[in-house]
Amino acid sequence: MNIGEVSDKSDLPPKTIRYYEDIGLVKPLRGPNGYRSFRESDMHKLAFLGRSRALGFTIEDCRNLLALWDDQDRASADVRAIAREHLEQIESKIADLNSIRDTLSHLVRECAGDHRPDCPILKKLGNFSK
Amino acid sequence: MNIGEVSDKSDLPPKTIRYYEDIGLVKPLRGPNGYRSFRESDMHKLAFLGRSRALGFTIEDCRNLLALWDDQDRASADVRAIAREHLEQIESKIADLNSIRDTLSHLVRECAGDHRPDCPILKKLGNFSK
DNA sequence: TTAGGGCTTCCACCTACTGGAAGGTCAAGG
DNA sequence: CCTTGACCTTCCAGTAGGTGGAAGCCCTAA
Repeated sequence: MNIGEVSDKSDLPPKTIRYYEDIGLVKPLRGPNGYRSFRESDMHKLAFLGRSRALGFTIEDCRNLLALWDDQDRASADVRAIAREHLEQIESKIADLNSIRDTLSHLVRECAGDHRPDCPILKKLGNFSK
Repeated sequence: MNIGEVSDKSDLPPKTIRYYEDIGLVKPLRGPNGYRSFRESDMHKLAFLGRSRALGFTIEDCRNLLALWDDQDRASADVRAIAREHLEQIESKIADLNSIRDTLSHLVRECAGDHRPDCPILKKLGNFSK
């Protein structure tokens, strides 16, 4: 399979696939013309990467998950540890964003949003009347 | 004021303050020794930047907000538009993260997390039994 | 044979900083 | 006067995770 076909099937841009090869996540073969030649297993890895990244795992997480995926003897606890830690980070991020959203939506509600120059949003950001 | 004092007061690292000067967000004076010399107004701008960034506004948002802050005649609607758009992005991000969290916590709950190799997390990421 | 599309590499750019090296400046203590 | 150490300066490089573009092969069909 050439990169274009893999790109279509895995729903990853060719640039990204090349990048993943650069950083050693996939190792496609090469044809005599220098083109990358992807096996089914490469395809599966790329699809795996696409799903992992969509779940917000970092590249390093993905690298570890892939290694565990390749390892028939790994304990599921290892995978679970990565996922749990990631889950905690996500929950903390959600909490941060919720707090930001509350502040921001409060400010937006308070702001008249008309032609007058008075604006509570800027007042709050400046934290003193101007 | 030297950069150290401003750093303490604004709670921004010196590196970040220099960076903000680099990209034109603040324009401190210079003393005869080449040291940056910050006025009160620079301090206020930096504090404004710190709070805006903490609310997740991008640097470009901050640049626009600062310009509006400096402009006595701006309409509050302009500020509100920036804040509203940012708010929408945050809400969309929260929705994404919530969905990711649901998927992930489901997977983590399903995973035995023991010494056995069977792992539903990897199965789901690979999307086929292996 | 030529036109097009696909493939290759390489280099630069993005956001928002951060780390570190090499060196100038300043105030206090000996 | 000299040293020490904190503080300041600039500049270069690197982070994550790609993306955009240029220059140049390769392959197929008309």
